[in-house]
Amino acid sequence: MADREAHKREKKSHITEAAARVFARRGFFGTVMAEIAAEAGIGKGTLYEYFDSKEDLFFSVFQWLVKQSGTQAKVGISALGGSASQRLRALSDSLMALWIDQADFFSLVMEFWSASASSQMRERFKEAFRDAYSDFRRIVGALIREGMERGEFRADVDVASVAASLVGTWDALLLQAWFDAGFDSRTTAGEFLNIVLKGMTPSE
Amino acid sequence: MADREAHKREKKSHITEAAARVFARRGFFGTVMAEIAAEAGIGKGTLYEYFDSKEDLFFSVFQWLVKQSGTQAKVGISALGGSASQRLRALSDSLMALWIDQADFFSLVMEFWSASASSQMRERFKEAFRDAYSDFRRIVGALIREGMERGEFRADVDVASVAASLVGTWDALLLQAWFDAGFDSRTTAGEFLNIVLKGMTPSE
Amino acid sequence: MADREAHKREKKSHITEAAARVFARRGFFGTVMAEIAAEAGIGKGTLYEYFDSKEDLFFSVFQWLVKQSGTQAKVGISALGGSASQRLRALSDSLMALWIDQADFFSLVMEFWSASASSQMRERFKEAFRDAYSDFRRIVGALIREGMERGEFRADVDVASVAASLVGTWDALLLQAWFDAGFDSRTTAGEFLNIVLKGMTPSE
Amino acid sequence: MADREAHKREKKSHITEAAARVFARRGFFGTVMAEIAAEAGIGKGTLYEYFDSKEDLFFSVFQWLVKQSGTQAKVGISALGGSASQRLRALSDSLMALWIDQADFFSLVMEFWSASASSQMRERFKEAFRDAYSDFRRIVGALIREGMERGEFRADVDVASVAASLVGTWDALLLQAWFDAGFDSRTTAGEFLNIVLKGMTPSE
DNA sequence: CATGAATGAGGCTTCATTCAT
DNA sequence: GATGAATGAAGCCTCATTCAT
Repeated sequence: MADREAHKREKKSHITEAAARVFARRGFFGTVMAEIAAEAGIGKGTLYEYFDSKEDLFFSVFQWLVKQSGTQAKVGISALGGSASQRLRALSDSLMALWIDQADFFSLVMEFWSASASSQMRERFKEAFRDAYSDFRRIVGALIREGMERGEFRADVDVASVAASLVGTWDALLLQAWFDAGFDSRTTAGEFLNIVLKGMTPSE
Repeated sequence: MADREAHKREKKSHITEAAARVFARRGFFGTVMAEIAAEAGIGKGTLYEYFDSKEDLFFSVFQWLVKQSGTQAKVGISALGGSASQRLRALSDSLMALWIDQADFFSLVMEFWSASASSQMRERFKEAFRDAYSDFRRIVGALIREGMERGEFRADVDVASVAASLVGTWDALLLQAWFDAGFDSRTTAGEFLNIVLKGMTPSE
Repeated sequence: MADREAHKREKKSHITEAAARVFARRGFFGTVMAEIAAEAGIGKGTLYEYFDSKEDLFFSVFQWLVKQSGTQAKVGISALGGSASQRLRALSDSLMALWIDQADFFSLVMEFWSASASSQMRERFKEAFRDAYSDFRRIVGALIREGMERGEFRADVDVASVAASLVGTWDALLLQAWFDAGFDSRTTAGEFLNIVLKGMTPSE
Repeated sequence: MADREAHKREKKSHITEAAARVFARRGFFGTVMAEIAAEAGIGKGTLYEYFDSKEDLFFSVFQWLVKQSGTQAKVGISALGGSASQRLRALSDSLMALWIDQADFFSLVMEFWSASASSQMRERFKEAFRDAYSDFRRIVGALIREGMERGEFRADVDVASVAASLVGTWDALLLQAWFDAGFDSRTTAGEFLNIVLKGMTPSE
């Protein structure tokens, strides 16, 4: 019966990943449940054994993506020791590289933004996004604070503002890359981060 | 007959603005044509005298918003003379203030992002976004370059990167404010801009 | 615009009658909206211009049948002057004749009973039935009371009980006839009514 | 192996009674097989070991209720010796009392009526109802005939008509009570029966 | 024997769009 | 030009039934 449970969980995430692919290429409203079922290799009705509704499944995809991203962010940071600056650079680089790699899934993010803007799912998504961003800002904020404590950064830096802005910049550079295939978000982020780091460096 | 034309254009923009309000509160898929007609105070069939389809109307709203924003950005810059730094600060401030004011329309932006991510309208929107961002980056880039020429900023600053990043940061801070009513995007943007400006200042 | 209204009402009752025929032969759950539309000679979607839902339409059929029956009952009574006994006999006869004639619609009655027994529509139907029966008992009761006042019937007759029972008997004989094609509900009702009338006659 | 058989029969009736409760509260179409299984404390698939289909099970519930009612009617009659009148009164009373007691199951009767009116099961149910009513009329008829033979009732009474009508009256009074919680079907039936009995009494 | 996971046919309903007035 | 009644394609979801374990 522990088996039962494990098997169920496994199948749920199998379906979630199939759904992620379909939602990514068609958007929430463009997606038809039948296509998800086909993508997952199961019957249409089976979807409803695992999820209550299309929205439920969509939210599950959202959670899956948030979790993925969170994990990746942590990996990006911890991979490299060293100064706070170095680690911020590593984080920036790995995030950009990662998302450029799986650019297909970035369209999911836009779908989620949109879901948080209208429709019934609104509150559910807004709250989840609020939490996710809050987490991410905290992580970046901790990194900056660490740098302050080490004397890498000036003491009067407004940590929260910088954290929020950096997080935002990464988001938004990926967005610009989404619109423009020629846009190099990785380099852009790197160059910009240099400026920001310089801006936080203690004078002399 | 010039009258004819003018009248038609006027009515088109009347409908577009009505549609903007409805799309903003319901999202693209949540919106039904009947509600737009009601909001515009006309008959359902009349919509099709002015627009070919729902998507067409949606795109018209998009163009309307882009135009508005562009105008506002220009106003924000030109309003204040002075140093490049001051003007960047003024731009940042006026943009944030403006969008916070009309937060309702920010949901439209998210809808447009989503439209560019999936659906048939995809290419149309992507292209338009590409152009809009490109324009905006050019404006900000020009401002920075001006600062470089005046010696306000270091000569080795990568203009394109900073321009793209700043534009992105503004976007993304508004996004975070959308999720979190308590988030102060204006102050955050201001604080962050200080760091960035400091980072661009010639050493010594 | 009065025209508009009248036209709409007319079409609504056209649909209602088409629906009555379909519900009568298929039952509520056996009926498919598409068949009603076809029977009414309109498109499937048009049904929803006039009725909110399948249940709504079903209830409309119910009201239509109740109204019909009420009208017919009144006709049955008023057609013949004469003694209370004669008028009760006339009522009995005309009711039985009528319903035997349109036996198809008796299945509708059963559907309505069933609707009042379960499902969401339950309360709506129960209340309507309560009222309809109450009305009908009142009519029959008035007839009996008239007979008492004229001295045709004994003064100690429990009017309410007899009225309710007669109404019920008619119902139930039609029911038995529904099950058994050979069952002659009209004659049965007549014979039985004789007994009842005799039972109400003053001794001596 | 006789054991086998007995065990199977027992389980069948266990399921039938569980189904009766569920059908009574949800109606035929409102009932889902899963709920019956849950009510019976068995697995969904197991239902199909004992019944071919939902309709089959529904019919089994019908037969169970008919049998129950028949048994109860017989008990009602035989319980009391005495005159035919007394025994008719006893029957009336016990029937009303019984059904008022288990008013929940009256909704089943309405479901069965409805089933006989439409759907595929139609013929099956119609026939069974025909037989059940026929039986019941026979029982009541025999009682009346007995009264005639004893000289309690007039010789020219149309036995079949009275029997059918009385049976019908009981049905229909319960029906009215179903719609109207304040309706006292027992007293009503008693009062009415008095009239009928008086109507059948030999003059002088 | 018992089970419950899997299935897919099928129905209600929505809504963009058309077109006769 | 303006209108809104009419339409039918299309999709989410339910649930009786099956069948491998």
